[in-house]
Amino acid sequence: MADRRQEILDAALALADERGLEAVSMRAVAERTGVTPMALYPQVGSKAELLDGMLERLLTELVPADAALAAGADGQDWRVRLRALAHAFRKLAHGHPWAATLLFSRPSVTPDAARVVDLVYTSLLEAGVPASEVPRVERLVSTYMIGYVASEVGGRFVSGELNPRARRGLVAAVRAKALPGHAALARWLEPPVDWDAEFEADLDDLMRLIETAAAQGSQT
Amino acid sequence: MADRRQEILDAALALADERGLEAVSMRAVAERTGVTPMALYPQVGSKAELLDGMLERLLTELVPADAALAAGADGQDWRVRLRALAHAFRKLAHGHPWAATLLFSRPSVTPDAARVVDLVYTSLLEAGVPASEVPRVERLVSTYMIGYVASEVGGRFVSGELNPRARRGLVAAVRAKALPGHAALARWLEPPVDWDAEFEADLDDLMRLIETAAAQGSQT
DNA sequence: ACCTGAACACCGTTCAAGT
DNA sequence: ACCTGAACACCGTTCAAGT
Repeated sequence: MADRRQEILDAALALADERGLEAVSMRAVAERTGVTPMALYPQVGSKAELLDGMLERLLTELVPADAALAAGADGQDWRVRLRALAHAFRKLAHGHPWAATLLFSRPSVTPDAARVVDLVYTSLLEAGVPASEVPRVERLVSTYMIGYVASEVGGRFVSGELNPRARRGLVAAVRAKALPGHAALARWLEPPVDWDAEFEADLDDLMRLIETAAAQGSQT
Repeated sequence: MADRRQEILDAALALADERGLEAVSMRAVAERTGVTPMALYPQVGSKAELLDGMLERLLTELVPADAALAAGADGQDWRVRLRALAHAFRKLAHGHPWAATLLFSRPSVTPDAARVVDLVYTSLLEAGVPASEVPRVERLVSTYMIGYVASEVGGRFVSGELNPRARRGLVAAVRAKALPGHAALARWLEPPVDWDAEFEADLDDLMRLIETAAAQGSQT
């Protein structure tokens, strides 16, 4: 019966997944839990803490996946572990689009978040990144990763179809030579972007960034 | 008098800067403009479009700064232009903390946003990044940059003071060897982080990433 | 201890009515 | 064309009251 709180979080998660974050109101969560809105407060404190709880709960889904990775880590290269974690995180975010932007407002300091961060730490250490640089590089990599999926699910990355007004504006600006970069790249700015391939290519670049950080460190 | 819309956006901007994004309600904006809430609708369409308008307007503040940079670009290295843009953007975001997360939900396709993107395009081309790779690398860099400032103003990056419960949990996990990475890095995880210096170091890494992307391209 | 009902001070938006 | 007033269907949260 101490799991009243879990029931509430389950209801909130389900609501967010089904109808988006803005459908998660105290009133709606309460109704789904079969209780009065006010009955939520002793359990979750406030709406802000409810959102924290949802995030915390979601991150537990990410941990089993990479716990397995860590277990098989004896022979595993740090590269494959980091890539697997990146893909697991992106997949999780696609399944719960409400979570991505929320991640920018909370330090990753819950037990499960720390476990994920720890996995990145050990990978970076294995890669040879100097210990003094590891926390920064971890933040760099995870900032990129959260930002990428936030862009995908949030609407910053849209494949192709701009609204006609925006498209005409861009075309006009290019014609007027106000945008020389766009003009030079016209051939490569054709709409459909393969976001899976882009994520992969970005990971390649980040792996190289990590290797360079490792080399910089050992040379001093 | 066609500037009714601008008056409304001014009021919304001022409200967001002074009391945060959640203080920007149609009712509050209307009151500040000296008009009925319903009078806003013909001008801005809806609340979502009001937020779009605010963002669009904010980006015009970024453009003059780098227009100057582009003008002095004859002798300027792409590195100094990119760094200056990064700093201008970070400073702008610190002055308007409500804007950062909003950026993840809109394609950068307004005239002023395109001008900023164009500056990055020309810098990357000058750096020697293959044209086919430039749009992707631009998105990688700007995703990192928006993510960094969103983390700063949103609360993901907090210097030091965790709440006691969280801190105890972390310490316990480290003791229990559940977090080997944290344990190995203990010395480097002491609280006060210099976020200015971290941003600088990240920019160094990204410059190297760009140089590597340029070298990869020319070698094939 | 845990829950309820009513209330307070808000939201965004529709719609008919005024000028 | 532009604005208003009233209304609808919501919010998060406080507080006194019930068991």
